[in-house]
Amino acid sequence: MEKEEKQIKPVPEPTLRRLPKYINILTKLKRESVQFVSSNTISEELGLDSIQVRKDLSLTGIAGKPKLGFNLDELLHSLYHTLNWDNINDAFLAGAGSLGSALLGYKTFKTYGLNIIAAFDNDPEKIGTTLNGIEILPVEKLTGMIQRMHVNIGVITLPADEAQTVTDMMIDGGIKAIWNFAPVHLKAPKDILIENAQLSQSLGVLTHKLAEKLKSNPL
Amino acid sequence: MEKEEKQIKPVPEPTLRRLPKYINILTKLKRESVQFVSSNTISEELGLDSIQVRKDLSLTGIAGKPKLGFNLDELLHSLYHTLNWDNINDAFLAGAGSLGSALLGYKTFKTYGLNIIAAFDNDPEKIGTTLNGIEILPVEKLTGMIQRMHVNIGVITLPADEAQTVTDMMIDGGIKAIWNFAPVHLKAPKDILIENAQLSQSLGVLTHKLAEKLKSNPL
DNA sequence: TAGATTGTTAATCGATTAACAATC
DNA sequence: TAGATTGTTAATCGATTAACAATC
Repeated sequence: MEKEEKQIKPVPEPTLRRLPKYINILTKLKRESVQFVSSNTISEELGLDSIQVRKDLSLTGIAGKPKLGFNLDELLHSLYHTLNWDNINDAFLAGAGSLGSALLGYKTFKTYGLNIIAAFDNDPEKIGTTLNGIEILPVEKLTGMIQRMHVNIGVITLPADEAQTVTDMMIDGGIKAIWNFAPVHLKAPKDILIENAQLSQSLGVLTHKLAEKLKSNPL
Repeated sequence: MEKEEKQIKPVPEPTLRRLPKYINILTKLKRESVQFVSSNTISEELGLDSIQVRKDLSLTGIAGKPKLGFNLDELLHSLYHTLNWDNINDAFLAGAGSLGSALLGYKTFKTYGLNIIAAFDNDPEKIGTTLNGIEILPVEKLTGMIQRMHVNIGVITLPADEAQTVTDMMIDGGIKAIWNFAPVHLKAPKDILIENAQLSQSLGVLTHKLAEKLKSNPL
């Protein structure tokens, strides 16, 4: 076991979900021209444990300086790199409804490594129009274009009953990863990466906890 | 320790996040007039472990029948009840941008126990208009209306730099829970429930895993 | 040097998974 | 009855937290 070869530990998913929070707060501190930041400062801002912050940060491969903390620029770079947000991944979006359109309007996605280069829909009214400079194309072209353009990420903002069909089309085209907003479980081969972003999951946690809270403390 | 008093175990958060998935698949089965369903059927449909499904379901307080499985209607009811989706919680939304507008258009939220009854914005162009029958009011009215109408849930779909101010206004009015889509950590007293629904968290998991995947298996 | 902060190793906690008894 | 499925108790696994040594 040589010291030389940097031991790469997998980054646990809970940690991955916290990294964007670190980026948020560090970006704010950067605007205030802060140069070094301690795990304690971060943990206080985010209501986390400072040990956890240190553990999370160490998983991105950065080293801090005792007594000083972490160099802000280095740290941000390390976080961006771990999330692969220092690369830009091209993506296709399927379903130009209201949520889809909202996502097409998000210019900040490029900061998050995501570049939606075209959208697909089957509504003739929408096809041919553009949103935020992104053209809306007929769904029939989806498979072929993924193939030709080697697009890796598909974003699904379709109604439940259309999501699986379009998923299959994406997979046929050779998509590698799907970001799914449709309220269904998508079936796909194991080697296709599926990340669900259903609002219902988060909402369920909220409504359940609220009910518990009101039960123990009515009014 | 009497057998009588139903022992109420807290429902772990990972379980809560799976419950909506069960509802999805069970609702589909109900449309197909299925009456009983086994934990195995559910686990196969969702790519989960059947033991986990049984454990999750038992936490909602339902009992299945050996050899038969779970009564579909009872099970759905039990799931809805655990999430408190058999009640309707009134909510105010702040920030009628594209994401906010998309949420205002979601009629299905009522199935998820959420009823957005008014929206707030500070854009004079938007104030006074309605979206999906929901009126957009000036932000100044937010605190007072939460107070008067005893609204428990606030939905925040504002830009990062406005989110904390409006959060404070909601808390002043007596809000109990906040569903936060803004890419910031909201500061609030411990007794205020905050559930974050930031897209960046989910996207970060996707982009990180995709990078790992491409590293080990380029093209 | 003393003190603050990092970073690692160990302990704890909680969720998942396994084993198996209970029941229709 | 035999077989399938539930449901509980125990084992495992992984993430969080604690303890403490290392270092500037």
